Amino acid sequence: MTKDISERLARLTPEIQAMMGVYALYWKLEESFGCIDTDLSHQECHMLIKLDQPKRMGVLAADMLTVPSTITATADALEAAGYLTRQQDPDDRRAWLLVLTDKGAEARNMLVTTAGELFHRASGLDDEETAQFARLARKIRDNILKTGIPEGLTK
Amino acid sequence: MTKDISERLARLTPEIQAMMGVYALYWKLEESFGCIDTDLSHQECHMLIKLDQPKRMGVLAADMLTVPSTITATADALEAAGYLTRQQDPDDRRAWLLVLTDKGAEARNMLVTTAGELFHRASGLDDEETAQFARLARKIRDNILKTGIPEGLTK
DNA sequence: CTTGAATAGTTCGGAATCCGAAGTATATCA
DNA sequence: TGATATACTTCGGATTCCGAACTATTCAAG
Repeated sequence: MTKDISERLARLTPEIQAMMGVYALYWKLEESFGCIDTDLSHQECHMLIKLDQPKRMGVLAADMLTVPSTITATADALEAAGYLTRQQDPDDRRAWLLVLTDKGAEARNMLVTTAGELFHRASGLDDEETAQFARLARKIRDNILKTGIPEGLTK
Repeated sequence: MTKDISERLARLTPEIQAMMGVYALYWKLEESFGCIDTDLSHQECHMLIKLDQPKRMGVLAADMLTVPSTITATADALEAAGYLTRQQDPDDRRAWLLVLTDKGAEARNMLVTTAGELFHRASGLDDEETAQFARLARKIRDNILKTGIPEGLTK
């Protein structure tokens, strides 16, 4: 049965095959995420992973392809749980920098490591294929962030 | 600034780079989907695209990595809007086959074509890279569908 | 310096989505 | 014949997410 699906898929355009793979991987990864860290929601995990260094909330919103109001809610939750703090940006008192606490940095390390394993298991790719996929994925992401956000916000 | 992001990303593991690319692409595609077809929700689009031929709802659920109750709601909406009909599976009277109407098939063709263009624009990949990405994506999807659904349902 | 417009983030209300548990009908097996 | 498993549905609730209106600050023009 899986073979049937695969064969039918092979008749579709490369773009659609790519999309279906992306959707399957996204859904699978989201499902896997739900199984590891009890007290963090998915968005909270995503935000932690993105916070490799202090970032302004607007930058983070652009980075996560979402709107500021969504960032606020997630940052509130992470701050309340002690994973990060808000610090005023010295360059612009309207803006806040989100800075990981020690607890936050530790959680982020765990997440990055675990997420890597999840990807490995979910994708089933070997190291060479993973590297190849990563190269293309990086290129895609660069393109999206560059051309990305449709109205305004582009800065 | 985009360059900074890209450079930091390059220091991450290939797996995380791959994940971030997948997430960015998924979010971007979802956003793009919202701009094309006014009277179809995202899930309805996904389901139409999957219905390249009549399928049982359970098969469709596995195919979309979700649970049957979610399929019911989406199928209800598509049926009410005249895109598909439910037909009893002659082999098993408990099961329903979802069959596209002419309107549904037409909508599906439009969607598949448009989605291809969306992928092309969002990813920014050329034909060769797209083919390469599609090959890996197909492999990933096969792996997920094979090992995929965690408890039961695996059949 | 003052005023007006733009920007950073917040609040709030509502829409959409999706899952899990319980229920109905049918199939399968002992 | 009866017990168990399967296919789908219904329903209730939790989560997520966006857009509009709002506050505080910055920036530009005069």
